[in-house]
Amino acid sequence: MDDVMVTRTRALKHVQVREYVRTLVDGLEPGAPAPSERELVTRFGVARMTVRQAMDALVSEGLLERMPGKGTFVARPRRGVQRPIGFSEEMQRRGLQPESQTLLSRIEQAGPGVARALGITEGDAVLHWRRLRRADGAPMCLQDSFLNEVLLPGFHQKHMPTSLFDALALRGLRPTWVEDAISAGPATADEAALLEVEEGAPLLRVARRGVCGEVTVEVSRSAYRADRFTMWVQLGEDG
Amino acid sequence: MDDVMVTRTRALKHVQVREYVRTLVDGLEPGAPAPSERELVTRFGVARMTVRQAMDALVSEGLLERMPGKGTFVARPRRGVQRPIGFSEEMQRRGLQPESQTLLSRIEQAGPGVARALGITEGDAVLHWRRLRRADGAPMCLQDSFLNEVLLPGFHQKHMPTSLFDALALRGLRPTWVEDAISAGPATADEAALLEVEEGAPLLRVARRGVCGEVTVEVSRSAYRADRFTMWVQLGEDG
DNA sequence: TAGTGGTCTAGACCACGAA
DNA sequence: TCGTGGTCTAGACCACTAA
Repeated sequence: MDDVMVTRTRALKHVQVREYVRTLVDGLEPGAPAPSERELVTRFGVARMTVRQAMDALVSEGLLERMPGKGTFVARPRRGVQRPIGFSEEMQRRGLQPESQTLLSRIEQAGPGVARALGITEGDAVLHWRRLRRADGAPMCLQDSFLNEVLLPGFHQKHMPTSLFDALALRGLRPTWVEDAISAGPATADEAALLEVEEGAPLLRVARRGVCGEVTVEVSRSAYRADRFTMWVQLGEDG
Repeated sequence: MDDVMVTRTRALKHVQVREYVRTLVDGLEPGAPAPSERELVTRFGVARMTVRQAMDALVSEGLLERMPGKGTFVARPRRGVQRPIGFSEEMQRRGLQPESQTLLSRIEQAGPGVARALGITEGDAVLHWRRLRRADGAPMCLQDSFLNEVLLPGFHQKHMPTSLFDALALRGLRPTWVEDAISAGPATADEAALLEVEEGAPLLRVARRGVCGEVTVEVSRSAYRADRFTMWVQLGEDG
């Protein structure tokens, strides 16, 4: 019992140093000097290796930058990796109110394309969820989502308010990595009717595979009204 | 002189250990055990901190995985960050032969949109390069590239065989980070004629800003034939 | 010359996992 | 119980930078 408390509450020294430096440096301009390693050694009464461990963490997370012979300084913020988001968050970022109208929600047998994308066998149970997605009340996107039923028992019983990503997050299955195939094409008659455009109007089509850990959680096909939606992607690191 | 030689050729111990482990582990299945830290200590006759420094590097590059109390093991390969590529490499990856027909290549005064994207002042000199890009001889894309003339003196004199990214790489200005705005829309009459499609046919439009270090090197507007081109993007980390 | 980060040693104790 | 990685010490010498 005591052990647990001690273990849980003991502040590791390198963590203490790390967080001290983090708060010191928070809000400073890039190029501002951080305390030197030996200064931290005397301040915390700790070995230099311990300080280096703390600083290593801050350097590798991109907060600090080492300049041999000169010192350690606040690094300029680096462009990070784009975190995958779903329709709801995408719209909220644009200041639009996402809405969702469920057109279909049922268990189906996976077809060949969906089965391959989900990494399951053709005919396995999948939850197929088709929604007309609006932004500020205007039709924006027609979206078919396919989920591996085995991973999400009872999932389709729940009422989904808006965000599939939020619902997956509650089960610890929010995709951390997605692969999109983006194309363009004319609207079919059905799509045109639902999205309230002319048949043949250009649509932006996105086929997505959403992966969490080692498993593909979601496969979706979305058709966006091209006159209302532009997709933003950032690729690469640093900058 | 001697110092230089010594400095250049001395193999740092942690590097020796790191590379030894890397070759040991190369090609092994994920989950295979790496040598223990104390084993490496005795093998190389170095301190444990030195071994840890070596292993830290391999862990943070995603090659190894530590399991406290168990050991260190080969990590499953993680999905990395997508490196930005240009049209030429994009086509080569698909097994297609990229070709380029320059329609226009001249110095212009930057318009408001291009100036803002390049981070320069309206009216500053930019190199405008308009190309019809083919894959295996078939029209694929109409591309306008705008380059900051100040960054690339004499650049437009050179004959560009195909790849702008390769040419920029030679000057150390290959974009390491890009931002794309992807939309769809109907082909104008001019676009239709060049791309050999009907007027109004759906095109996939990509507005790109290519950044290297702290500067925006390139801004481009591309219009792809939607019947021939699908764009692939991967977002997020790990998997 | 003094201060900085980079590297390295030869130990130590701890919590955890497997046998 | 024994081996593992996690943490930590109290020093050391080096190359580099700036005054």
